[in-house]
Amino acid sequence: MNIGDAAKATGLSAKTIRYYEGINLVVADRSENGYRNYSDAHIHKLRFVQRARRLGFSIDVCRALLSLYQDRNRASAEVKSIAKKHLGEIEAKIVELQNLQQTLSHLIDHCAGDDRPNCPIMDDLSGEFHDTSADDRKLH
Amino acid sequence: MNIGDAAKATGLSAKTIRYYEGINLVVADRSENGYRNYSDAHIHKLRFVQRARRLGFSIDVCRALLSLYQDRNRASAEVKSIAKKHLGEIEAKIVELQNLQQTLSHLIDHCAGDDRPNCPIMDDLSGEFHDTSADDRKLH
DNA sequence: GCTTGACCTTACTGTAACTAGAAGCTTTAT
DNA sequence: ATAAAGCTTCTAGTTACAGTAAGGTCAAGC
Repeated sequence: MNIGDAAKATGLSAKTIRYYEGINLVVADRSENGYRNYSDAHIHKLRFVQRARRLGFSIDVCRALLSLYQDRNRASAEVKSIAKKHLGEIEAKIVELQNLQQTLSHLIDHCAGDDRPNCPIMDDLSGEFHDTSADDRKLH
Repeated sequence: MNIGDAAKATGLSAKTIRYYEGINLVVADRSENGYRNYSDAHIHKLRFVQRARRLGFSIDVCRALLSLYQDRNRASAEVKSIAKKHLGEIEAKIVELQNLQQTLSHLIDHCAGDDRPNCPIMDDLSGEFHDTSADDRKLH
């Protein structure tokens, strides 16, 4: 199986597969003409990596998972621990983004969005706070 | 004001401030000895960028925001549109991460996490599905 | 005058995970 | 025979910096 077919079989691009070989993640055999040659076992590994990457695991973690995958004596506790750590990072990222979301949508809500220059978003960025968080109070 | 003081005044590192100058984002004056020299206006710009970056805007978008900031005739609609686009991207990322979170925590929940090799997380990555989504049904 | 230490300069490298492009083989199809 | 498709390696670009090296500048203390 040449790299093009491997790409089709795994959903990865040929470029990506070459890159994975470059970093010693999944190394193919070579045919006589120098072309990379992929066996079913290679394809299996590549698909494994593709799924792990889709779940957001870093390449380094994929490397560890791949080696656990090939370890008949692995403890599922080890896999679970890696996954849990990754889940924690994802959850932290979600919280971080949700904070940004709140701040941004608040600012957006209070921007007229017309042709005048006055803009609470700019005020916030420039450090002039107009305190829109209590804009329901009575002024004047 | 030298770069060290500018760093303290803005919360950015000197490295970052030099980088911003390198990409023509905020360019300082120079003293006779060749040191960068920051005025209040420079500090203000740097703080503007710092706040925008903290809100997750890319450097390129910061550049656009900075130029809008200095445009007395800007329309707040333009700022709002940039912010809205960014908010959309953040929200998309949140959804993506929440999907990962669901998948991962589901897999983690179904992994014994002991010293045996059997592991639904590995099964999922390798493409062997054991369908834990309906694991409350009676088997056997 | 000399040294020390803090601060500044430029320039180069490394990060993550690829993607794009160039120049040149090999294979396949016409 | 030739063109198209597919393969090879190599280099550079992406984002937003951080780390390090080698060296210039400045104020204080002896």
